[in-house]
Amino acid sequence: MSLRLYNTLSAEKELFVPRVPGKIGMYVCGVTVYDFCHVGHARAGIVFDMIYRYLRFSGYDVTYVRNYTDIDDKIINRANNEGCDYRTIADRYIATFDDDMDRLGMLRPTVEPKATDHIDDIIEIISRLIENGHAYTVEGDVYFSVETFADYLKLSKRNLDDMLAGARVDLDERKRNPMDFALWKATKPGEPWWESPWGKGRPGWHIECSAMSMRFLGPSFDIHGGGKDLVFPHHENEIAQSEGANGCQFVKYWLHNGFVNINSEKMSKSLGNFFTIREVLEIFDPETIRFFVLQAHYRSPLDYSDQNLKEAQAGLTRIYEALALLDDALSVDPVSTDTAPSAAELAEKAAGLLPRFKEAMDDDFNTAQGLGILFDSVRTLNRTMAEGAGKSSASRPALEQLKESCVEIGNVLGLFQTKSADWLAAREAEKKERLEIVSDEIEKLITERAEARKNKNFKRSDEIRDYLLTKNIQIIDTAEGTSWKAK
RNA sequence: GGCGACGUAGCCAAGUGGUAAGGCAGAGGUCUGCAAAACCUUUAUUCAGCGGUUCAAAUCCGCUCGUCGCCUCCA
Repeated sequence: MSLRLYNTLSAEKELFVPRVPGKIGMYVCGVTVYDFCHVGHARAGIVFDMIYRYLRFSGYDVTYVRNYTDIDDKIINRANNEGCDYRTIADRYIATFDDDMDRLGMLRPTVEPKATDHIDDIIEIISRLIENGHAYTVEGDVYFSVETFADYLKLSKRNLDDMLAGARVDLDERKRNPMDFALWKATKPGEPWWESPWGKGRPGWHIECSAMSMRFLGPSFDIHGGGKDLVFPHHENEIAQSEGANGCQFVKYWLHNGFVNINSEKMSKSLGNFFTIREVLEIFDPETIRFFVLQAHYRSPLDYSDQNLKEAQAGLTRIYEALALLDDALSVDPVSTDTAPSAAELAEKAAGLLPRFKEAMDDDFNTAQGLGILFDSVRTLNRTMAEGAGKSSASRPALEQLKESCVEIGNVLGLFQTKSADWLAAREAEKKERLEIVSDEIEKLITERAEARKNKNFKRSDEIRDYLLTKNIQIIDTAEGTSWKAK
């Protein structure tokens, strides 16, 4: 089985064949750094981090480029509002972006270029576009002439006439076609600027990605990714610029992730219905957020809600509990040679886990199915453990294989990066922080209950248990004694 | 108005021609003094609706209804 992925350009799943065997160039649109990132940005980051990890796991040598767009109208506006330099704003939000991504457990891309470090590259591409007739200058601005590029709109599959009929574009008399877009903008008072052959100005949106991808990956490369909302105009325009300048295919495979929704509506800055990554990290741990994102296919919409995050945490906890069971069993020597009734099934699940996971991932990165397969193994593991497999030398090879496979899967998904016992303890500690009862009192009541149970005073012991339950304390009786945990 | 996507159990969610994964929640059972956890069993004759193609459709085609997205900055 080899990797197949959905290519926005062809609108179908295609067999993935890299341009150079064994090597992959991948460019993903980062963010415009003018504010904190929200959960929608987190999804895009997590999805492409997962893709990056899986491609590497599959044996490819991947060059992963993700840019910062650090010059743009919004950054300038914000700087003006705060009375500071655009650089101050850009640097501040580059730092918060990095921090958010690190906390979410993202691997750093191979290169993270900034648009303003590539002004020369941008100018060079624009010059070429003017030379070969794809662009024209007007009063210090430079526009791309969409009518000169026959393939324009091939990615978003529209046509110019329909787009114009909708007519929400600004009518600028200086443009040859209303759909022409800016490659270079002449400077206005109070704006940062760079020298160019067309006078002082700054790059338009879109051109920086053509410049940076070309610089680090060449004129033609394998994978370009981003959110669905970038298909038009951003990626469409990148194609026009890059193919117009280089005369060769820009990108072989276009990948686009679906949105995060709130009540079925797209989470977005303009609607104001967003939660920032740091807000959500106050409530949920990073892996819960990753798990939540990866439980859906990357192209599907994903509804964000407190309830859905809680369910994700419950699901992830189930896996971590199984991993803890596995860790405990493997940390001590086996004491029997008995074969558990389900031992054969466990061996089969252990051997099949990784191949089945790969098969799911090879089908357009189907992490939802991959996690389903993992849960399937978890159920079998729990059963055999309940049958005593953990103590038996007969089950060791299967348990070890299962453990190794889980580690590999975790490395691909960016999950299970914490020792199972520590992760569970951390969740437990979070719950305890929310309790309205001090542990001294709990301990006192547990002691009293133990006394009552010894005297067969079950009425009193049940009273204590039920009282603690109203305080979200769950009593757990074991052969070793009584413990408790927060619900 | 143009273009496009989606609609699978109480909720979330896989499944693109061969007879409905998985998670959460729920019910019954094993265990327990009673509980909890874990395990076992169970929860969609059915995939928005209606027609059509086919030996066979959640999967393909058409229509209807509903939701959302892009067309303006947006992951």
